Amino acid sequence: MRVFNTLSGKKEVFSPLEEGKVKIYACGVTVYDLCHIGHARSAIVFDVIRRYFRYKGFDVTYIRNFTDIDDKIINRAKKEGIPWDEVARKYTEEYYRDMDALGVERADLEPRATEHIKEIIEIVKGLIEKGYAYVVDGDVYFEVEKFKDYGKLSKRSLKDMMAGARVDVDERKKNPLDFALWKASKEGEPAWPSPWGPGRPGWHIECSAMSMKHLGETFDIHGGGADLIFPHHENEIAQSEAYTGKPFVRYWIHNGFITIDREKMSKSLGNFFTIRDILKRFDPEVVRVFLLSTHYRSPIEFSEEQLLEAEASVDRFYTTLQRVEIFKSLGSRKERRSPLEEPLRQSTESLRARFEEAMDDDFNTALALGHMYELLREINRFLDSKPSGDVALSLISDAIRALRETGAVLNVFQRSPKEWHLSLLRTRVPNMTEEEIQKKIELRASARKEKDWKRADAIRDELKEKGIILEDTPSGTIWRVKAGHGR
RNA sequence: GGCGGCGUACCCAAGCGGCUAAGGGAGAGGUCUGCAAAACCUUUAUUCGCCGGUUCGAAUCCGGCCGCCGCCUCCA
Repeated sequence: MRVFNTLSGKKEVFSPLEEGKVKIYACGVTVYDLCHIGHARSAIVFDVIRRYFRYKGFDVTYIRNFTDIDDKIINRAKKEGIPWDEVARKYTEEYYRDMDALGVERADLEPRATEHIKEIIEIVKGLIEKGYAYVVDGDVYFEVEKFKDYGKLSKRSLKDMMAGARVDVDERKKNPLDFALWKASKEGEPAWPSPWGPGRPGWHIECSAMSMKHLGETFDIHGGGADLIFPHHENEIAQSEAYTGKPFVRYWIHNGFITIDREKMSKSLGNFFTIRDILKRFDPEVVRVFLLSTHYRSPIEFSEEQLLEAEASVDRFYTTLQRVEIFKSLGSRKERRSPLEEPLRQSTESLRARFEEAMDDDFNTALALGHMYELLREINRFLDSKPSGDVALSLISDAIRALRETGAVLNVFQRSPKEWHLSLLRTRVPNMTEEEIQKKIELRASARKEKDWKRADAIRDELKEKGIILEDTPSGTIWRVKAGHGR
């Protein structure tokens, strides 16, 4: 496996610290508001990375934290007039609601900053003792100039950063880039006792404390959005390595941003879409496929158009699956061999290898999906050649199994066509039930029996108006919800 | 200003020195069908922002230019 390591700036062969095991820490979210699609991207990217390591047979420990104490949470609490911990609790719940819907698996451990105050204080104490940190009025700062390698992740020297520094000049700090390990609390703010007076942890220290506690002083992979490279991850390295004297993380993985009109989606620009809103209009699987259709390090332009394309892709899978189900329901019949057996057999057999080759190369999910669509076409071609019998049945079953297994790594293509179409029906055509559609289909069937094409077509057109497509197949008429651009 | 990235067909997108430049969407034509839909087939890049260079050979490596974006402050 090759993984792009932000630290070295290139793809490296991945070899874990401990044979057969991978320890991953991904930065989660600060729970002060609903998550937007950018948060979804990060969560899904690392969800897939974790699933892929597991697929490859690694024993994976995956940790994703919650920042549950921070200025933004305190501000939000003031705004909403509720206690700060209530804000954290509420948005943690909302986070789970969104991520569960998107098929993001829970991490093995989901630690919270406030549960690790003891460990944080321990590290801060150690850093002061070792001369890397200093106390000012109850605050504790990390002294960046004491750490020789400061800037090695973001590839900047202290001098470079000073030149373009836009940081607030705080006269109490020895260097404007010194960052807070511990912040003294103001009156009425949440506070924990510490050797430096009541206060709360700085933002960066929690990740060092939690990752090292649960994964050890050196672990394999640490990740998050590319905007965390500086200062967050740079600071984590500084404080962790200064404290332990050991390398902190072996591979740093960062995902790219989501853009709107080619600009980074962010809270401050106000150009963001919440996961909640998107899921009102698109199936979660569509969002996953949309996000995985581009390499994780590239920017993705978010648009309705793009989601519709992803929807068409997902629909293509389930439409084919539906064909397969119909084929199977016709039962085992007279053996009729197809000249396309061999191409299908080969595509099926090579899918796993091609999938792994793509994923082994820095988690190329876009290429992996491309291979899956190729097999999908092979299945359709085979079905078009009108085969029947046991050989055909087993070839098709093998092909579908291969798609299901590789799909499981991306956590897509795991439902039945019926579930997919019912899900679309609920969100797209809420005023129509499956029973009503079935009734129309029966009406049309009797019209067709009498060769009353006009009446039959009128019924079909009526449903089409509402976004429901009827298809006449060998085993009767089936319905689908119009997906993609045509919808 | 410093550092980093990107520019591949109508749109999205893979491609990391050499097989016909994946795949999806959209459009056009065809096969199938009562008609459709779906599916399949054909078609839309002799060419990868532009200009040079290295090489037997470059979308892929190097240099310059143009355009876009990100980080340097909280941010996934």
